Amino acid sequence: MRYSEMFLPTGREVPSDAEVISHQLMIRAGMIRKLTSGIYSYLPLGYRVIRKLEQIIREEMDKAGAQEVHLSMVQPAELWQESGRWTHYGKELLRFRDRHDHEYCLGPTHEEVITALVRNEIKTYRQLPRNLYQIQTKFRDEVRPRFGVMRCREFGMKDAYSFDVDEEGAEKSYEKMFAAYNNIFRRCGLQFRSVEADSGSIGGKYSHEFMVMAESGEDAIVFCEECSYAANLEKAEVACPEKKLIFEEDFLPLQNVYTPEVRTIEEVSAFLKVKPQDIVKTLIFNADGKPYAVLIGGDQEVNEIKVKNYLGASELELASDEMIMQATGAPRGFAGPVNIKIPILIDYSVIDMINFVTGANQENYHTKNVNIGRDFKVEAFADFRVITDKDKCPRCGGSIKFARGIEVGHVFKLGTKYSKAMKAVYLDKDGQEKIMIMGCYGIGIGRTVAAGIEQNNDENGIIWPMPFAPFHVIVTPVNVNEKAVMDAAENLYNSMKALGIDVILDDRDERAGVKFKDAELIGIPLRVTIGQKNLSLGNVELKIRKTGENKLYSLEEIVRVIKQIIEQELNPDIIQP
RNA sequence: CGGGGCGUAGCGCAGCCUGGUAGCGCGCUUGCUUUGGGAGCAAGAUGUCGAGUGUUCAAAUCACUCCGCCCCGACCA
Repeated sequence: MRYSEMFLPTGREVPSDAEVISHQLMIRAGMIRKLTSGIYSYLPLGYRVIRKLEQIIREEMDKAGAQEVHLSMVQPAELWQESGRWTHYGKELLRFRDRHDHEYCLGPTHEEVITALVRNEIKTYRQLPRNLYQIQTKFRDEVRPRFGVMRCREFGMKDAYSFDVDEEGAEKSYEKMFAAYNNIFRRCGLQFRSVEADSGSIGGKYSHEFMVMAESGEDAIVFCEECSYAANLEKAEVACPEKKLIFEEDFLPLQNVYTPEVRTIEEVSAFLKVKPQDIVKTLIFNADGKPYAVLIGGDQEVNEIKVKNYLGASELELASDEMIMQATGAPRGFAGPVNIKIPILIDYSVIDMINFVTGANQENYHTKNVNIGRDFKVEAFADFRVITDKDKCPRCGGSIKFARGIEVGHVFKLGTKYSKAMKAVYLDKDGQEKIMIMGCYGIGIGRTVAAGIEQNNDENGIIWPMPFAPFHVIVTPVNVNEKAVMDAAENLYNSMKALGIDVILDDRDERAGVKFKDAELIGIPLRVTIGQKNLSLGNVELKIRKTGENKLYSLEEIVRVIKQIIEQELNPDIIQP
């Protein structure tokens, strides 16, 4: 490719609406342009990077035994009604009607379509297992798109779906994908971690997210320093503490105290002169319209996902003022477990507490010396809170650490959630009808590219890892008007092209500084600079973008050196599953 | 959906408070000089000032309505 012919508008100014570095650099490097909120066009340079990533993904997916398909983005409402998600998916699902007034949606994911396809075509255990994948555009009508292509509405995704005859097979399919994902992200040269995660609205029992480590990441993750445990903060388990012996003789009599306008933990703590950890928060939740009280230590946070999962609720939110009033008989800020009429869920953090303070279910009153068992009945003890840095690893008891990451991949064990609802069945050896066991596996394409930039940049721009790089090499003749220089540049360019090296020739009649700045901004890993002085001695310069290292090579050896560096960086040791 | 901010040339911004001929930097065009780290000089081109309505002799500027975009929150794979 000749730079002078390429549609590659680079920019010096940081766009005012770009917050994170990857977004700024993708715009400055001429990779993307915004069309409207959360919707982007990819320019040639950006699309080259996308295709490089897709190629790696295809190779690894194929190697793992998956087959590529291409499903429709427009999906009929009937399928979503069958799975039950037409009513449950919410506003992220963009729905519309055609001229015949039939309802459709733009696919935010493809479980319904693939299940419908497979159930019609696969009839027997002999045709299983199967793993089908596609790389395709998804549309999710995000409430608030942000960070460029990192969280946008229309985006490319690789999604794969596995179908197995039994749990054992499904487990194998999952492990294969898990290994393939490790290979993909390792080949991309990314620092990443797989973590246990919540399954969200896709459903299923169990899932892992692949997180690219980055300070700007939207997800908080927890990992153990001693064992391999790693989890999304929202999923991270908190171990049940060993129960201490509690003696009823120690229980003090209940006492209501007047606490005017004292509502929050800080206020109660200050007013009653007790530590937050001696207070128990009573939060009222609305789970699918029914109120529940959740009790938790005053210094802890409720993890709503844990509550939601425990109750099996499809919607969970903090109760409205009216619901609180109805459930507790008092306004917000004075709820407590004593004499309350709704089910009480207790977090492990409260399990050992005695004589604690709670709201009194009466405006401007709190109750002291509340005790579990004596003063109220418990529906359930469980883990309902957000893990903190004071907690230990739930698996091995080791120290835990927190980090931030960008979710670039997610693997799910779906079980029979879709195959059952949509009747994807097969006949087993005995002629018995059985439900297929499914798994699904996604990788955000654009997001992975953005994550790659988040991890690889400096004050001059992007530093592409070789596997991602839109071009491996840029040949920069310092002055295109000097014939010898330009001839040498053309020769080098042509011989590298002939060897299958992705090379771009910066044949623009620009000053050297401009070309250097652009080459660095767009992050080409290797730059060959050809100047008259060095050339007259038969030499050219090779500059490594990543290290800044700058070395002279003779015209005879330069191509071989470049070829070697590229091959080395494209094939890091891949650990096979 | 709640809170905040912004909308003026391709990009980044000033002008608005206090109404009176549309500005700056970068980029772009042409010429000359320069030529290994975002060059210098000179001459240019480019705007329904987000849209509509109103107030006024006069609106980028004031008022109202709408639209778009960004940030924080809620929500979310």
